[in-house]
Amino acid sequence: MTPPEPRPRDRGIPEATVARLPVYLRALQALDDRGILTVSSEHLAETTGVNSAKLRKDLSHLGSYGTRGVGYEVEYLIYQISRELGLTQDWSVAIVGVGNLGRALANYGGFGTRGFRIAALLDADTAVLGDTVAGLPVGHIDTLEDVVRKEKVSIGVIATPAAAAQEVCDRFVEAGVTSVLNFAPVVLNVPPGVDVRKVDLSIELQILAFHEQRKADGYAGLDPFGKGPA
Amino acid sequence: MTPPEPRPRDRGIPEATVARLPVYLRALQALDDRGILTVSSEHLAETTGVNSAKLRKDLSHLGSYGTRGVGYEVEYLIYQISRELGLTQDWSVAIVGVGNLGRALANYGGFGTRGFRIAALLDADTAVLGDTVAGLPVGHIDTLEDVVRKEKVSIGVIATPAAAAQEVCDRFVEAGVTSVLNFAPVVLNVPPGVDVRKVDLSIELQILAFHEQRKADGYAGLDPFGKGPA
DNA sequence: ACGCCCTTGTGAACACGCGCACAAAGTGGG
DNA sequence: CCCACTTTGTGCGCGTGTTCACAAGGGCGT
Ligand SMILES: NC(=O)c1ccc[n+]([C@@H]2O[C@H](COP(=O)([O-])OP(=O)(O)OC[C@H]3O[C@@H](n4cnc5c(N)ncnc54)[C@H](O)[C@@H]3O)[C@@H](O)[C@H]2O)c1
Ligand SMILES: NC(=O)c1ccc[n+]([C@@H]2O[C@H](COP(=O)([O-])OP(=O)(O)OC[C@H]3O[C@@H](n4cnc5c(N)ncnc54)[C@H](O)[C@@H]3O)[C@@H](O)[C@H]2O)c1
Repeated sequence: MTPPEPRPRDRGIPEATVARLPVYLRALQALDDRGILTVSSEHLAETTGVNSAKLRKDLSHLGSYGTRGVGYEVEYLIYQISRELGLTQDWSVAIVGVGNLGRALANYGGFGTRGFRIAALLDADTAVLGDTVAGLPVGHIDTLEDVVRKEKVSIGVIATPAAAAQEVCDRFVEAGVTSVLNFAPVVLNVPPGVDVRKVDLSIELQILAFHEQRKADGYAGLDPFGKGPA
Repeated sequence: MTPPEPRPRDRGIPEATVARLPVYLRALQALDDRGILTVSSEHLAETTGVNSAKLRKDLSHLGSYGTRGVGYEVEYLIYQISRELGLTQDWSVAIVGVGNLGRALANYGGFGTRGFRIAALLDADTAVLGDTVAGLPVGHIDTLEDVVRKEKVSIGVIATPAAAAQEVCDRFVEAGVTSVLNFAPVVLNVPPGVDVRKVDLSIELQILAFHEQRKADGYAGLDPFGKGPA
């Protein structure tokens, strides 16, 4: 009936659950776009590739928003997950390093759709300064502190070469940024209270290679073309 | 009764360990470049941001390659990890979807350095067909099966819009590819035996947003040194 | 109003990974 | 040759996460 008041929920949401909420959210939005009003844990679990009991337990951490015998109300669940993830507010993001990857990120439309606003693009190379990428001018790295303060940047994205990443990270942290997304292949050192997540393509490929090798090792039967590594 | 252990050599390396081996490898190569011959678990652990006992346990899965009282021989460890990960052989990679991200990936130098060779770039858009990106011509998606066979592609990279990802994936699998790296924000459905790893920028940002919101939510003052996740 | 059937929410067992702490092993100095 | 010191390798307890299985809750048809 009347939507319950957003109460202070149990803050102890398991990390593993947090990592899955965005996946559920995406699936729910697809359902919503198709005009579907309710969904069962079984169905949602199937489309997101998780176990249905796990899904229910995940959702139970936000409180109980399902109806037995029916399922979950899609719109309401979208709202609850969004609120839990902090997507009901806008987050400013600054990208440092406007090379191959930085440009791709800047041009990526999916950013803004979910409350993430690219506040600034910064680089050290004078050759790219002043360029306009995705409608934003590329600023100088020395303005990082100003930008963070003025634009209230809360998430810093590092897309510089590895050698520069730690220094850029330090400047982010010094300027008050407490969340960093790092694409450079280095382990960043940060003080407690700062979250770093890394996206490392090279590691992903190496993990795939490991499993690929194992499949090939004495299990050639699964290999219709007998093609091993090149 | 007797567990399926046909192999004398224990191939049961924990997934969590596999995911860290590339990190160790990178640190070791940096040490090697500086001419350092041996390293202790303590030191290597510190530079890779893991617990030293965990590091030792990880390495113990490849056999015992350390010397008590001294540490590990850098070069030998590099070789052992490389071999375990399957990096002593070359792997052919095909990238489908040559847009913002696909171009960035193709232009990324770090690919080739570790035994990954970009064998082909494929796209469906006639506007980009024939373009040369990073020295490679962009081929038509319909040649996927031919390319996979001829180039012995074992890893498929999907950088198309979400709507096309499943279809591209199916074609990869049908052609015999058993390892897929997916950048599109969808859950891919694959038969058993096929490994899929996903890189999802949007999810990473949402996880950061969650923690950022929690930091802001009232607990800012209770925790002077921010014992939160780091 | 009643009972059937569907779906949720969760207790409990299990699997996995982490990190402490320590014995064993090896080094180097005296 | 012995002893003090360093560092590895690992047994073990702990915490987290996953899955099964099922009782309780709720809608809906009759
Ligand atoms: N391109 C990819 O697909 C890809 C894939 C995986 C990882 N990466 C990693 O992402 C990072 C960026 O890759 P890229 O291909 O875009 O490299 P790139 O060389 O094209 O771009 C790097 C940019 O960072 C700028 N830069 C350098 N030092 C800087 C500093 N101190 N402050 C600010 N800006 C600085 C450079 O001017 C350049 O514009 C690298 O660390 C790379 O290893 C890239
Ligand atoms: N650009 C980014 O930084 C970024 C970040 C996160 C996720 N992603 C995801 O990566 C994917 C690619 O992003 P992008 O920015 O490069 O998009 P893009 O639109 O620039 O490029 C997509 C390319 O795929 C091609 N394509 C479309 N359908 C195809 C098909 N059926 N077969 C083969 N090729 C096809 C298009 O012609 C285009 O060249 C998207 O799913 C996006 O959500 C991108």
